[in-house]
Amino acid sequence: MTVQQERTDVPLSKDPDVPEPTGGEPRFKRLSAEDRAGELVRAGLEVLATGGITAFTIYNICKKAGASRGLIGHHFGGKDGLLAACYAAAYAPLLQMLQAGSGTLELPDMIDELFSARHFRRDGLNIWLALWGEIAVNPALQAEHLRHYRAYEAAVTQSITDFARAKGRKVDAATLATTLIALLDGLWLELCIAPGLMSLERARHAVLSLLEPQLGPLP
Amino acid sequence: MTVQQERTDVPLSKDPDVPEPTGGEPRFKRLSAEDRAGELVRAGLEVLATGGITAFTIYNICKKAGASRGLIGHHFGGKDGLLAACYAAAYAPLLQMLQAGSGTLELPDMIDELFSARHFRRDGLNIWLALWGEIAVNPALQAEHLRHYRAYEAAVTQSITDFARAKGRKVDAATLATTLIALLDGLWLELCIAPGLMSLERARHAVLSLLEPQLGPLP
DNA sequence: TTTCCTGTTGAACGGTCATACAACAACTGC
DNA sequence: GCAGTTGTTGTATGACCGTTCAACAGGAAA
Repeated sequence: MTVQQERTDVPLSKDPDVPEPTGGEPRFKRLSAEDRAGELVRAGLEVLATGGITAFTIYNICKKAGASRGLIGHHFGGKDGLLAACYAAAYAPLLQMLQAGSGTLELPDMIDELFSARHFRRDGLNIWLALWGEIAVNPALQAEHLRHYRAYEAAVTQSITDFARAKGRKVDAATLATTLIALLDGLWLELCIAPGLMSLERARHAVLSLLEPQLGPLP
Repeated sequence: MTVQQERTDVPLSKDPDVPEPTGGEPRFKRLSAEDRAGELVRAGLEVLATGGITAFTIYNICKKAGASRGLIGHHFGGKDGLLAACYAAAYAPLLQMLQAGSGTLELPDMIDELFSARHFRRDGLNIWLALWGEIAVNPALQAEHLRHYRAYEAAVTQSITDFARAKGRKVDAATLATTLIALLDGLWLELCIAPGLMSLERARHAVLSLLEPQLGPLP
């Protein structure tokens, strides 16, 4: 498999005749531990979106973050630590959106938000594809996933429950939530691996065709 | 899970004092090109199911296949060639099932088959997770995927069209097929990354809750 | 048996991988 | 300014990676 890798690798001048290249230019920017960790996570997610899990290497990530290769070990203890942090960072926007404000998100608003251009984007969703493949075979990551997944499912179930009650409908909200989540995942998948055949509008229509027979028209 | 193939691994004696270890024991089994290729694909799929795409290495696959590391290059031109072959091999049973017999599969039979223990199994589905992550970022594999996906979608659409006509229902079969496929993928995904929360029965129920409002009761 | 075709081997090679770590330097508080 | 803290660097290391290829050997045909 050909993974071409432009090694830039500007070699530090080892020649004692030229100890310092130029004047006072600082050689690197010093960040707080928090900021640097954030930068590395951001770079890690970018790498996952671009090249999948096989491109998730210390070399690629540090190059993208413009940092030295030792930093991942220093801030996350190793590659696995960074991957876990990237996973949490990928889940955060979804959970944050679902628990927006103080209480539960209204179901129609939730649908709108899920199919906003902010969430339904290929580059962002590629990250999930890369992570799913790893979760399936990595028990530690799977355990971490389950924690987040339960929160996700609970929030969706709550939105469905509230909506059904307001409309006077009786549904099995938990089952419907599971089904909705599965459908969403499948639609995201199609957008990523068969782009051109899936679109935001088609996906939204698919979701409504699942929900409306059980919940009535969604505004 | 298939029984691991114990490598006999009789190390070649490098000592010139002992040129031949024993009698006529052949050092390796000679297979036809076709058979050997099949063995390598089988081993490749097993590796994907067990360790995901990151475990899909020449070393792992040849060890699992009980073959020498040079064989993948010889039979497939390289790792990419084997991956493409594994992808085709993973899709084959699905397409074969959908085109069983001469014509189209009846929709209820298709559902039954999809949720048979033969297809709805975690180890087999892990292979898809590993492949999806790669398809999303590998244009060559994505093109190959689109060819198979169209055949898959066409077969499902045909089954839905036939069923709807027989029941005198009017549906957008193509859209429903896309939605059904997405839901199936999502259900498979949940089985792989959140096992214990998903089961064959729950998945089957989810699919029926999508189809029956539009197609009437499925026997 | 001998010949020959071809599937098979495994060492060699150049490269990338994750990690450890000692030296270094940017900033902070003094 | 000056020291101390601590984030940062890059080399070293050993393991693993994919690919190549010359030599080898199984097995069928002559």
